[in-house]
Amino acid sequence: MSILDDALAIREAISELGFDIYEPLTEHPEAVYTHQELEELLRHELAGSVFAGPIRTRSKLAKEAVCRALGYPVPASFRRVKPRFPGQDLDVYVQQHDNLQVWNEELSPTRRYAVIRVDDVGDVIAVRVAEGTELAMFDRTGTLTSKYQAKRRNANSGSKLVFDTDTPDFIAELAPTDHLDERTLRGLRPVDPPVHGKVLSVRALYDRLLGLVGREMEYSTSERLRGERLHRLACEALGLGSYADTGKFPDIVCQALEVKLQTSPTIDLGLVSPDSDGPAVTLSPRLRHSDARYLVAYGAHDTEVVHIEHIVLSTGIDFFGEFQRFGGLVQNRKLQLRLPSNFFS
DNA sequence: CCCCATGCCTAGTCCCTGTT
DNA sequence: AACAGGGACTAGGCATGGGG
Repeated sequence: MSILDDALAIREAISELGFDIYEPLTEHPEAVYTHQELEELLRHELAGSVFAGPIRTRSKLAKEAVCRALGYPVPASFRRVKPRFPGQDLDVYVQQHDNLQVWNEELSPTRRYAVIRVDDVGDVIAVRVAEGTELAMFDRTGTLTSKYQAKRRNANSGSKLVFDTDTPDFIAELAPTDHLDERTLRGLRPVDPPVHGKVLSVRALYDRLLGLVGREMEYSTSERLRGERLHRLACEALGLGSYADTGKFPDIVCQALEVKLQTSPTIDLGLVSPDSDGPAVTLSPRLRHSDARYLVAYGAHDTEVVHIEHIVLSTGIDFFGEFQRFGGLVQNRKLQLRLPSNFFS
C-alpha cells in the first residue's frame, strides 16, 4: 500500500462518516491524515488545478478544492476559526511567492500547514504540507509586524480640514504660518527638517492641497509608484521646488506632512498610530507623531489614471475624530516567514 | 540578500431592520 | 420568535520592494 492509497482509504472513511471539516476526530483517530498523506493526496488531487482571482477569492477556491480532495463537503463559507480545518488540524496557504504570513497567532508545532504554490495566472505548480515545527525553522528573528487600520467615519463626505489649528507644541516649536512667500517655499527641500518660521500652518496646507482635487495622475499597478506620484503632486501643490523622498516618516519632512493615497476604504496605518505620543525625531526631539499633519487623498481609478476626488487633512492628534480606528483586535500582528528556495522540492 | 513595512481589497461575521 | 436580506465592519490573504 502506498501513502496515496492509505490517504484515499481515509478519504473514504471521512465520506462514510459524513463529517464536515469542523467535526473533531478525537473519536476517529483513524480518519486523521498524517502529514505525508495530506501532502500526497493534495499533490495528487490539486495537480492541474487553477486558482485564479483576487487573492482572497483564490484562497477560497483553494480551500474548497482541499475540502473535495480530503473527502469533505464544501461549506458555503469558511468560518474564521484557527485552524481553518479544525478536524484535521490543517491550514491552507496559496502563495505565488515566498513570504508566508501567519496572522494573529503563534505557529502551532503540531499543526499541518499546506502551502500551495501557484504561478501568476493561478496554475498550481507545487504543493507542500509542512508541520509547524518545520515552519518554525524559517522564523529567524521572531519579529511580529503589526498594523492599525481605520476608515473614514463618513465615507465620501468630501474634502475636509478636520481642525484648523496646529497643536500647541507644534506652534511653539515651528511657528507655522498662513503665509509663506513662494520663493521661500521653492527653496525648501522635502527631506530637510522643518525650520522655525518656514512651515505652513495646517490651514495653509489645506488651502494649497485642495488644488489636488480633480487632478489626475497616471495609474500604475504598483501602489508604491502611485504613492510616489501623489507625493510629487503634493510637493508641487505646496510650491516646493523639488521632489525627494527618504522613505521615512513623514513623507514631506519640511512641512511635517504625511501623505496617503486611498483607492479603497481601509486605511492601513502601519506601526505607529497617528495619535501616538511617541517622539517624531525627524521633525524635532520635542515633537510627537500626533503633532504631524496627515493628508489622506481619496482617489478612484481605472486602468489608465487615478482621479483625486477629495482630500482630508488632519493633525495626528485629531486624526481619529475624522477616522474610525478599527475596533476588534485594534492592532493586528503577523509573523512573516521566508520560505527557502528548496521548500517545494 | 533577506527582513519586514506597507498597501490593496475580499471573505466572513456581525448587526440592524423588516417580514413571516 | 424565527428568519431573511442587506449593509457595516474588520480580520485576514497575500504581493511588493525598500533598505539595512
